Amino acid sequence: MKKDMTDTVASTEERIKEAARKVFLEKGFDGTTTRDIAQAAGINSALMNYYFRSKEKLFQSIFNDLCTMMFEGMLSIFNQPMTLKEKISAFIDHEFQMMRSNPNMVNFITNELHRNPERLFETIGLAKKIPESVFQKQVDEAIAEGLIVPISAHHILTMIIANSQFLFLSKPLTMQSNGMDEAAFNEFAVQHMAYVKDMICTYLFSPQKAT
Amino acid sequence: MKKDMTDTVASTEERIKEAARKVFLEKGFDGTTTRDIAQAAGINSALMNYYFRSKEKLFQSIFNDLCTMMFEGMLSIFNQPMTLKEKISAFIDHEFQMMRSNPNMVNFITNELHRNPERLFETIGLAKKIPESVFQKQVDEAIAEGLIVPISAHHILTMIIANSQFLFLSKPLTMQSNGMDEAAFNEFAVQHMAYVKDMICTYLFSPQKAT
DNA sequence: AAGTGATTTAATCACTTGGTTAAAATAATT
DNA sequence: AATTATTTTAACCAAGTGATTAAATCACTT
Repeated sequence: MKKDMTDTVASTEERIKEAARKVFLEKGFDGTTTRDIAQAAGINSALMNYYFRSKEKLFQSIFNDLCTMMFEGMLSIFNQPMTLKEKISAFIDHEFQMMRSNPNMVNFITNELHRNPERLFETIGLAKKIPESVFQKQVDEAIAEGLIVPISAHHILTMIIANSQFLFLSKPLTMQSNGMDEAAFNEFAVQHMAYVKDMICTYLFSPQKAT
Repeated sequence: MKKDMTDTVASTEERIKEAARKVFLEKGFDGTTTRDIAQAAGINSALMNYYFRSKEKLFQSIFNDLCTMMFEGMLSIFNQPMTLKEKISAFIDHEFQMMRSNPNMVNFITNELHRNPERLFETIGLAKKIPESVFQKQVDEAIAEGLIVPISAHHILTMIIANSQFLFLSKPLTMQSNGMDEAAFNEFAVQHMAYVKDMICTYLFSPQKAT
């Protein structure tokens, strides 16, 4: 039987997974050794193979969780009952918060996906639901009504994600080349996201461009 | 003495470096073994350590080259005699071309910098020249003249780079979740960069916002 | 208290890693 | 041709890699 799950101490399996997520997010798959994970979890290195059959399996499990979290976060916003403008604004805020509480997630996913694109296989279904969301329909309607510039939802999405996520991807470079500390970067980030939101909304809803 | 450098066959040192760049860009530092590089260069693995003292040294040499190329590319645009609007447009085009001819450079730099920020040490000087470029002055002037929205050059830069570079960073994800092939992605990218250029210019030079 | 199956451990395996060495092959200089 | 310097190689090393094993320990039932 499993240990008591209601205890303050999480189950061993969960403890391993948490430790592994932390290490993988920091060092990536190639940079992580099974002994790193074992040490971080405070367990014997053989235990990792007892619960998850291999480093690869453990990694995939964590990778899937992160992708699922990311995609579901997006979908939950896209399917909420809001006006298009509210939704875009909410989405930018959501992305910003997401990146703040998980600063190296994007770099992790991007890089691992670059190294091995097949890793998306198990969560690709979720990703494909995004184009079918209510958001897509709202964009098409708004274009038809002449409310916004004619542009596909895919391009809008890419713009929003690019501006929110890249800000955190380039965090190490920005901080170093501008001599920023955490606080300074944070201030810059908050300011930047305000500009981004303003820019995207201004552009999409500009009356002179929309027919 | 070195072998004949004017030969059609590059010097061994150069051949190693080329092969190493290719492998490093694809697999990253951690994912690359010295034997990978040796095989790609068609040499014995000991030869790598003969020319470059270690994997780390070889890597750093390549990493510095790439960073230098990137920063100098930016600087050359920023210091050209152009109007601000022309410059922004040219910069976006430049970034786009850069990413097209070197699709995984950004992911590489971003990721390696995340793993080990000190890697920027040798080229940080170049990066710091960007805020001192003519571009910065032009932005400040344009704001003073009420030509553009009051915004720092740093934010403008981040916007441009984010939108161009992230497009290619997310290439694997975009292609997979939308079932695109190379041609389809290319078409999407061209279209997207047109939108981005339009959006950024529209926003910055919007008359109703600029005082 | 003994038995049962799930959990955890130390020890170890086969293999890969980055790096070294000493000697052989090649080129340059005398 | 003899000598010296440079380039290349095969063989090897110590450390680290992911994974397995068999024995020990634990929680629980009887």
